[in-house]
Amino acid sequence: MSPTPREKQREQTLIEIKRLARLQMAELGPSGLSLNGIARQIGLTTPALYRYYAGRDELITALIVDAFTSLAETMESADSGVAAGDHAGRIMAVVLAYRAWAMENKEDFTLIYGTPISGYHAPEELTQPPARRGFAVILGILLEAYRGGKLRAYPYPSEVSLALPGPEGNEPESLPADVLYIGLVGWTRLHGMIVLELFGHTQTLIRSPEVFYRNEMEHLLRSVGLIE
Amino acid sequence: MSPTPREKQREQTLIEIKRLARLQMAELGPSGLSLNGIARQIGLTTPALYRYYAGRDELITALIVDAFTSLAETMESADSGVAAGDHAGRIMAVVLAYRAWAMENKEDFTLIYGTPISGYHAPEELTQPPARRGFAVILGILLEAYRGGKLRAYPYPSEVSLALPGPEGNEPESLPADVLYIGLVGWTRLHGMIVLELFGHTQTLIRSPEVFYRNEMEHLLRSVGLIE
DNA sequence: TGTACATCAGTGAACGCGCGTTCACTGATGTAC
DNA sequence: TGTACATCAGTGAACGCGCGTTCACTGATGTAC
Repeated sequence: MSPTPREKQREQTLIEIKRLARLQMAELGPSGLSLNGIARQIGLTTPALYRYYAGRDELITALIVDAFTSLAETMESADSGVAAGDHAGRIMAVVLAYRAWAMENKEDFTLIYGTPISGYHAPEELTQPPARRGFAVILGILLEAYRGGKLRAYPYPSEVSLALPGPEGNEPESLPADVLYIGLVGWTRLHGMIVLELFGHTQTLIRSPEVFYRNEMEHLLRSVGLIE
Repeated sequence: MSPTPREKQREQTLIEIKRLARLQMAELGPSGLSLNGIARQIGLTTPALYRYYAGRDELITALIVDAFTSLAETMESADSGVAAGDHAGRIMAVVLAYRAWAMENKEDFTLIYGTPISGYHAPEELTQPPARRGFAVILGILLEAYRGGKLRAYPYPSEVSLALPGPEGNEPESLPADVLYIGLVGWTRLHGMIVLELFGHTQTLIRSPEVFYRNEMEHLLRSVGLIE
């Protein structure tokens, strides 16, 4: 049952392929990802990669899953570093970790949240769960605050129709709409700041993007009663 | 001084090239833009396009300038349709037009705000002015409200360092930091919602994105005293 | 108004490069007896 | 422990396709006299 040398080697090559794929994305962007390029760098012929992935699309899927997972783990780890009762502190830690991850893993962030790669369609059953996992961290904290009566409702009209994710996802089961709404508001806000910064649209306007980001997030926490 | 037939023809071909380029982007994404593809569709050989653009990059730049200009004009026209004194109404009209433009011109929006095209670097002296022009619409309205004493300051720490664009841009001269800050907050918020929606990340969660969007924008206007 | 010359849109061939995927194969590693 | 066979990572050649850019050229349109 212990892994044979061949199995170990295979495992290592799989990791090496993804490592070089990420490296290539960093240089040429996600659309610059090519099997030929990876093979060249790894010192194999291109057809050899077909022993590891059925094709380019399967490799992209693997990279996307890895990226979402890495982001989610970063968020979870940031959350676990703050006292459980300090909801505002936990959320701040998580969203700051989110931003830091995006800045440090530009390619990965671009891969999952940038322009979709044309000709590639992600298989949702594989990418959805790790994608939701990160969001679930924030929803989980909000839910705890909500149950403790510490979350002030954010106003929204009854016409807003949200899809409440069932317990089959990573989200806590039976999520109140108020909690999901606040989660979505926070997510769209942080996403806007990060994307504009990452793609260079605000660099001439905002000289201290992290302070700006932090203030926006604190503002939101204040408006739902988690600060002050 | 009147245009010769040849000049008219040239003008039409220039327009036709950009039209087909946009069509191609709609199908294959911005990275799928190719001179060969355009030439094929227009019924010319590829080298013929060099009579019109010095190369692929110059064409991309032209498309980017067109996109920013089209967005700015849409915003300006939305603004002019509301009574000048109704600052909240004007801003709502402008941001709703912004979102509608993004949804109706997905390719153009992706081109200017999506993942930067690898290997291409936009000449800022050409793209910056039309990019700022749209933002200036919102800043202009905010400035009027500010001068009329109707804009409540949005709280932010003194450490935030904003670059106040000088009068050489399209921005109104000597913009108060409070106005710019609110403008930036609004921009990052609307951008987050639009990007997430456009790239399909919220479609399973938010079933009525426009209502959500409108509510977020109204919430902001309320928090700076322009509504209620 | 008619002719001579200049302009310039567009061609066709070529260059050198990239890509993903298939296929029959070699040869080393692993397994069963 | 040694041999016979099965597995499977990796090769090399080929297929058919894409791309941007250059160059010498043709032939129609426009201009000067």
